[in-house]
Amino acid sequence: MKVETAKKVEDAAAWRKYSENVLPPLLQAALDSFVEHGYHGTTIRTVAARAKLSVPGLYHHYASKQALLVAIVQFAMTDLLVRSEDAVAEAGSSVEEQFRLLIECLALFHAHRSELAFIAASEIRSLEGESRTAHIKSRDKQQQMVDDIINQGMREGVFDAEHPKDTSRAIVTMCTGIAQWYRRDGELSPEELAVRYANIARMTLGVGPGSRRESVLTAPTPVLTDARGRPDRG
Amino acid sequence: MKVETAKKVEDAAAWRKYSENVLPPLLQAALDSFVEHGYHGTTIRTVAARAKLSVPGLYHHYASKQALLVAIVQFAMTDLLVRSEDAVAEAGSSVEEQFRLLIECLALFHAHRSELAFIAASEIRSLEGESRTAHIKSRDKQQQMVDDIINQGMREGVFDAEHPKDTSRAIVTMCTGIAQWYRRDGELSPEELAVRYANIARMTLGVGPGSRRESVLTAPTPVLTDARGRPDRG
DNA sequence: TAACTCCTACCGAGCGATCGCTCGGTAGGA
DNA sequence: TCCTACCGAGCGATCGCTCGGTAGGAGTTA
Repeated sequence: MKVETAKKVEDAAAWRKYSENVLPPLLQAALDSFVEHGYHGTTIRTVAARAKLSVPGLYHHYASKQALLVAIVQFAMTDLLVRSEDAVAEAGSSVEEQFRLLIECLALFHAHRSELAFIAASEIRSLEGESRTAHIKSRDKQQQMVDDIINQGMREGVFDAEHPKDTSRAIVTMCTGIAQWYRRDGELSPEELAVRYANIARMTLGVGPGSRRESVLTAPTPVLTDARGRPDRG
Repeated sequence: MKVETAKKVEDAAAWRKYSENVLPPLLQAALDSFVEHGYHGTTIRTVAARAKLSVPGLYHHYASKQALLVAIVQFAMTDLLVRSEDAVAEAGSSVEEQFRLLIECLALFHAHRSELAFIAASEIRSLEGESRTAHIKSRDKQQQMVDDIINQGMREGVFDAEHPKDTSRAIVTMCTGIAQWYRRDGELSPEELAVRYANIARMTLGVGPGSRRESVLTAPTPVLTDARGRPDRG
């Protein structure tokens, strides 16, 4: 019972924790190359060299260049969806809180995992066959989560928007857009940015930054963790 | 004098007018290919075939594949900047109106010229040398225009934002993001979308959709024009 | 314990296809 | 005689990918 409670508390905050080097070295090399030159602009030789492997050495691990992209994109979409569901679950039954945490989660992901999110968004057209279909489905599901919460908030009279569907898209777009410009060496930490974006998003729904502005995220909670998931600062 | 006034009135609304087929056929073929497969995913043979030209025929008009991209991107950034300046100029001295028209202009451009805007944003990394530098400079200038108006509005007490800089970036991102998802066959016309986005943007600055919601854009002003710049409907 | 058989984890060399681009033309109007 | 507007053929480079290996560790047998 005691253990279960502890576990539950830990799990509840799992969506906020981002460890570094989550990708195997070879996928990380591919990701870095894709970010720099795009999928078609990247050669298999570049990726292999970056991973300190020969070309056949690379093909021992992945069947094709396409397989590298698929693995990266699938990792990204699964990670985001799991985190999003955790965030909404943590919020309980309050739509306002569900919305706030979901937007924080979205912003947090696109700042912490900006390279991953950038490729997942920009290289959809380079995905072949059903990988592309599956990816688009995930994107739509992500958008739908925000739509649903906003619609629920509208019904409850908590939110006020002239065009909820457009507002929802605008909010999701501004969050996913973070991946395009966010730099780790910039002024804002992902956590600070996420709180600000959640507040901006709330404004579009007629809810001021108002109550509970001091989110748990701004408290001294350790957020960055090492490869084993343990805090490495804070 | 009379002529000059008429010209001035016409010019003042020029930023709202979008004619089709603004690009020479060859550049349009290149743009369509870049949108479908990306710059590196596009072969010069594909572009040539699309333009009903042989490969040497293509090279008669443009020196290289890179030159095609540069021409497209330069056209896009010049068009947007000129329109933005016209929009702000039309607004007169009211920051609130300057902001509203600038956001409408931004949204309008990214909906009407979504392919152009999409490539200009996503293929920056494929630009070589000073073309890339020049393009980034233009992007920054565009962002700066919004920053400046928001800052002015803050000083005048018209706008209220906790973090004006972040709000500004969020607004610009959500507008440029239109190019990623907008479809001409969707539910909203570019003009309807632009009005909605301007209102959403105003909300983030603590200004309700409020006054003057019926913008000139929703009035029966003809907006689409033919290749010669004349209205073709309305 | 030495020899043998697997297995994983690679690599040097290179294949066929395709890439961006060019050479040396032609056709037709001024 | 130019010039513009093209094109068939093809060059050298590079692409994604593969062939036929080797190195070394684990497990099995004599």
